Amino acid sequence: MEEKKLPRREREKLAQRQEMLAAALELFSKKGYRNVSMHEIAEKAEFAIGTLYKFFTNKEDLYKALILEQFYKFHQALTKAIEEPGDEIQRLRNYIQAKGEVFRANVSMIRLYFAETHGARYNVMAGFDSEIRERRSEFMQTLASIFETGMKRKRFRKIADPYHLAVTLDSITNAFLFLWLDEPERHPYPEDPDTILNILFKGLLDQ
Amino acid sequence: MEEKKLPRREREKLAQRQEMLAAALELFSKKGYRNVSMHEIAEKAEFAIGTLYKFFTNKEDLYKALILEQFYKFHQALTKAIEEPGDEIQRLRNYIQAKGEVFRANVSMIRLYFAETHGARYNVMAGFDSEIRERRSEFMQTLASIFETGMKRKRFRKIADPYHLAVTLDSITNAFLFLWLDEPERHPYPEDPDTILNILFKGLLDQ
Amino acid sequence: MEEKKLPRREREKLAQRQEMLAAALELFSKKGYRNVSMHEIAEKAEFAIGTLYKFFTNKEDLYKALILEQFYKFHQALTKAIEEPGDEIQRLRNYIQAKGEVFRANVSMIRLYFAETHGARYNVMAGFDSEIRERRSEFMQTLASIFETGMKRKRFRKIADPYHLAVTLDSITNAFLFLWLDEPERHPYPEDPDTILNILFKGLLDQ
Amino acid sequence: MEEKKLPRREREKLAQRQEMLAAALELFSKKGYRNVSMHEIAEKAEFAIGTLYKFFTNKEDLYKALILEQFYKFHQALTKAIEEPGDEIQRLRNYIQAKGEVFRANVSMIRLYFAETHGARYNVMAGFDSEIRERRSEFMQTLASIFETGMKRKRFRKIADPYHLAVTLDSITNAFLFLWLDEPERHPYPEDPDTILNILFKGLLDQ
DNA sequence: CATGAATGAGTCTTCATTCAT
DNA sequence: GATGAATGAAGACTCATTCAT
Repeated sequence: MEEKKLPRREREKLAQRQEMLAAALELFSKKGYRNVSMHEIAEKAEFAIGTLYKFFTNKEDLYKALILEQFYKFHQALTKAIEEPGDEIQRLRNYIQAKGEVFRANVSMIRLYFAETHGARYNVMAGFDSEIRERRSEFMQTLASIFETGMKRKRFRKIADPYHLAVTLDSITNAFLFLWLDEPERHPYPEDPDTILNILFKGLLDQ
Repeated sequence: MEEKKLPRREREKLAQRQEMLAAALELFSKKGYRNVSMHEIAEKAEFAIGTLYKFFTNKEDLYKALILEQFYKFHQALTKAIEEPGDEIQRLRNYIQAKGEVFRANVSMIRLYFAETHGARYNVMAGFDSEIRERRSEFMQTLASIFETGMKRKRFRKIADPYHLAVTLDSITNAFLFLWLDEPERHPYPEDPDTILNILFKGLLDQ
Repeated sequence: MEEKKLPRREREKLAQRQEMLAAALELFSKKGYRNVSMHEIAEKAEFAIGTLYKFFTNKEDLYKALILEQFYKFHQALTKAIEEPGDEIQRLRNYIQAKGEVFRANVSMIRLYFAETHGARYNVMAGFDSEIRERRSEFMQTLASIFETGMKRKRFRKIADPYHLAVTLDSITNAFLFLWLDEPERHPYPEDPDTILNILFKGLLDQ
Repeated sequence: MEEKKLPRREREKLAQRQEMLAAALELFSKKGYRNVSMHEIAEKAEFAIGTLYKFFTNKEDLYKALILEQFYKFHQALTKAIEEPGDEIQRLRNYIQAKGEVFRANVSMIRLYFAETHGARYNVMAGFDSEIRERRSEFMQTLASIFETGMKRKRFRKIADPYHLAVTLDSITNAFLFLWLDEPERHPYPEDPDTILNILFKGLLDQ
């Protein structure tokens, strides 16, 4: 709705920017930062190279803008899912489902996301690296707090450190996403979040 | 003992190769595939660039050799740990411990390992990518079989698909490794494997 | 007075043109032809780039217009000084003084002037180069004629070719200007023109 | 003689470097720093662009090396000429003659020399600019000292500040060089140094 | 008529790879 | 057999110029 109020020129600019970022996202995610040339991006976005540089001062800047934007969108969605009303269990279900939805809708983002959060972060400037780390850390804290509250309310047994549980849940969902990415047919991301949650909830051993 | 049988010439060659790979490993893991030049590797290994090319036909080939070798070593060690005599629980403990040991001894390998298994696999030729995937898949199967056998023997409750459990355990240990890598002081990789295993064993909810 | 007769529209145009040239002069003289961009000039002059191109067909054209205009102004002033009534000596004094005044009032012009008359004339199109050369040559002839007349009238001794003397006087004043430009405090351009003239007048050796 | 002792490899390297510098000199002097591309230089010198970069880390470095080397050679020759045994007059003659010889043998250097000493010094890094200025200033001092000594020994009349006289002589010789450069036929650089010196020696006015 | 967004040729520079010694 | 000098394709980025609005 706010967009409607923007002057036409501005709207066009924004649309162009989005096209550039979309082209960049697809290429970066498919081939990696260093294997994509600015010309390639410009061509895919159907702009002249100079135009690309009007929007982003350099390749790094473009990459950072892309990653930061995607991360923001992504964490936004997940945080919202977590903070939905409901008890702890429901929130975890929301998280798992939201994660599936977000990534299914942004498949090409997955590889980039993991490249930046788990992989080799030597591509790009130091400053933004720490920004990502921090944002991720914040989010993990939020996730941990669910486990913590759950334990306080005696809904969860104290089987492990809440932060560890958060990291665990995050990594399990990631693993499922990866399975799906590699072999979508054989390993669909579970429709039912409990497929994942049960692993944490039930316990392999009899108590 | 096998080495003793090799003619001196051969032994020397092998040693040279190892030095090259060691230099490459350190550089690749620190700076990423594209940010390391062949000259850099040659210099670090104290060989002429031409000599490097005598051993590896091109950069890609060198990288593939490095990764494959490391993966082999790595999976070798983990498979051995898993197949140690003992019940299923003990085997899982072995796995967790071995994984910690292997990576602690090859810190620089971690980033590369994850870059290749979880992250951006766009660096290098397609062929070898699938080779890695396959080897990893095989290993995951082995891990899954432990859970499966455990279930059959009624040692484990059937809370989830064994393959999913394998993937889960793998991803949790990876997550712990990452925590340790980022902040070794704050997040040491657990001495006691049960710190990790309990998450799978105990279950958050009362049964 | 002539300006008053021009229609308003024309007067405005001329004023705009002057602003553009002024901006260009400052930038070119500070950074050199190739290190100044048309955008820079447009911005400094507070016009759109397109408008700049309405006035000057291209960068070269702008540069030529600027140089030619400045040279015209400059030679105009010097010629006037030379042709002032008075004997030969007085005229030379006028020349030296006028040169100091003109350049003091157009400091940023000096570098450009010398770049074009003595330095590297590779910046711009051939045609205009010769135009400058010719104008300069003409002026030198005028200067030479003073020495020549002076000799005919027995006011000057015939110590050298009049044209050489003209070139000499020109180059000495230039040298003083350069000294001043580099270290204004230590090497002021002489108030008294005889500081310079005496070098020509007196002779190092006893006769 | 020393060169004969250099290992062949070294000699070749030096020769290559000289070829590169020669190509660069010719191009820079004809077209100016910014109007010459590294590819152009490489091509003229008949080397691959990469080879050029093995010898000079970047364009600026190449330019600086070129200028500094030429200046060194140039000032070397002039200083030697000045310090030759003989009285002050003879030394000035030597200077004028040497200057003519040096520049006649390095015609393409003249434009560059003046571009850097008198013209627009915005091309290249600050540091080396001051180095040139200093070297020039030193030389001017040496030249001035001849006039000073001459005055002390009563050989020269004290018609002006010695430093001013040095600057004057320098600028007159430059002017003659320029005349020659523009129209070699019409304005040859004087064979007889007294053509120039007389201007300083004799004095236009009767004493 | 002014504007400034868009263009793309051209520049510097890097680095994988080859091959003569 | 080892060496490392030489190569040149490819990539990031700039800026003069055009033209639709």
